[in-house]
This record gives sequence, C-alpha cells and structure tokens, in this order.
Amino acid sequence: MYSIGELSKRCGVKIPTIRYYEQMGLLEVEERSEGNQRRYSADGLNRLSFIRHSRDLGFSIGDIRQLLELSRHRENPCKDAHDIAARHLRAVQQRIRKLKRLEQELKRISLCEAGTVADCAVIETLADHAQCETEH
Amino acid sequence: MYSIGELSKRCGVKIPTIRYYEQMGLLEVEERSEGNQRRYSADGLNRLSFIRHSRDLGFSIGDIRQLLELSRHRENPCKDAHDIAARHLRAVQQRIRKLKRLEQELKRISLCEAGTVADCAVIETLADHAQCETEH
DNA sequence: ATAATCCCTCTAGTGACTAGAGGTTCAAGG
DNA sequence: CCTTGAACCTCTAGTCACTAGAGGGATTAT
Repeated sequence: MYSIGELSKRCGVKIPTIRYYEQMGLLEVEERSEGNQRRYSADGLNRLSFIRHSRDLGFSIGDIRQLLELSRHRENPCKDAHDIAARHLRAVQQRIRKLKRLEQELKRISLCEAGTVADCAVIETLADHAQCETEH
Repeated sequence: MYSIGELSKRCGVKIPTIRYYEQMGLLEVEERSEGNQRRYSADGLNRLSFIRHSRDLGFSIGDIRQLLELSRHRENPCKDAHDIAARHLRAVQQRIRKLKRLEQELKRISLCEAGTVADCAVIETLADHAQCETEH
C-alpha cells in the first residue's frame, strides 16, 4: 500500500495533480486509512503511470478516460484506441506545421539590425500583416 | 469612427475578444457614443491589427503589452523588442522539438496491427514508459 | 509525549478566450 | 415620430489541466 506521497514520487506526478485526476474520474482510490488518508495498491500505481505517460504524449484527459476504459479488458477490440492515437497524431502534426511557419516568420523578423523603433522590423512586421511571407 | 462590430470584421477579431483585450489593458477606448457604445479611430484599428498579428505569431498578452509600449515612440531603442522576439523564437523551437519527438512516438505506436487490447501497442506503450524510444 | 512531516478538504488563480443572461441603444423604414 | 430588429452594453461563469494556499487533522520517529 502506497500513500499519495509515495505514489507521487514513484510516478513523478505532483500530489495535487493526483487528486485532480481522481476528481476527473481517472483514478479511483480503493482504500483509505483509518484517518481518511488515501492508500493505493500496485494497480493504482500502474494506472497512474498510464495516465502520466499518456499526458506526456499529449493526450487529453478525455482521451485518457477512453483509453483507460478500453484497456480494462484484454479481449476488447483496440480499433478505438488506434483511432484516438491517430487523431492525436494528426493534431500534433498540424501543430508542428503551424509552429514551423511561425518559426520562419520569427527568424526573418529577428534578423533586423535597426537601433530604434522607427525602422525596426519586429515592430513594423507586427503592425502590418502584409509584410509576412507565409500564412499563419 | 468605427463601432466595435466594424472593428471586429475589419481585424478578424471577435467582439468579446476585443473587450477582453481592453480589460487586459492592450486597447483603450478613446471615445464612447452618447449611449455608451465604444467608438474607435483608425488608431484603434491599427493597434488591434498589431495585437491580432502578434497573437497569431504566438506572443503572449504580456509580451504584446511590452511590444505596444515599446512601439509608442519611434525614437525608442528596439533592443527590448528584439529580445522579446528572440525569446519567443527559442520557445517556439523548443516546442517544435518536443512535438517532433512526440510525433515519432505516436507514429511508432500507431503502426500496431493488433485486433484486441491484449496485444495492442497503443495500450501497451502507454502502460509502460520503458517501451518508448525517445525522451519526452 | 512531542515534534516533524505528511495528509485532508475547499477555494481560488492561471491564460486567452468563449458563452450566456438580461438589459440598452442605434439605424432604417413606414 | 414610432417601431422593429440588429447591434451593443455589463456581468458572471465556463473552458483545460493543473497549481497554490488556507486552515486543519493524521502519521511516524524519537
């Protein structure tokens, strides 16, 4: 049996965050001590690792709820899990594309060598969208 | 003089968002109609374009506040503006790197051809961080 | 027994909006 | 001049995934 603090250390998830996951219905507490403190089994630890890892990979709480539900039974089909992962992958790829366009624009702007605001490319570009070379 | 609705259309910024920018101190209203409705000059329109464009480039409200302050006087040195842009560029690049690692991991996971949860790579990988090939 | 550390619940704050309630003002047509 | 409908007003609360703090109780080691 682990206390919430031990779970926190072992999984690298802050204590209030564990309680937050509980509130969100991702991690139920099976047991409490006599003094009402949370006690977790190895199962809880695994579940929290799953959550933590999924969050690291950028899945939303809602996605994780579904993934946890799907993973409950070994004989479940895993197509839904694949769909969730694929959708997330597409979202990530889209964000990368957008950020790369941003990066180009910011790089270009940052080349400015001016000394004053009057002819500074940063300020000027921000004031005038027409100066941008790519969409964003 | 533009009403808030006109400003909204011209800049592509939703009306509640314009009011929000006002609350955040980015865009003061110079004038009100007799019936207390906001009226903007061409100056306000330019300012809102600047804000909109900066947001599109991912600058935070705080950054924008500073950039707007810096841009008020043409003779101001623009080193601070460069610093803000450079810092933002680094942040963007870091996010890109992180997202690319994520992308790799998600791609790898998504290759799974299993039919059930029992041997699905998505579920399995989420449950066990050790299976990941890169840091994230 | 006591001190130090851990844990409890509850509320509120973050950033950048978005949505809705409930009411007022404006502009155009008759 | 009057009415209608669209546009506007303020204020509150919700979003997401946490994070921080207050004010108190439980556990553990000495």
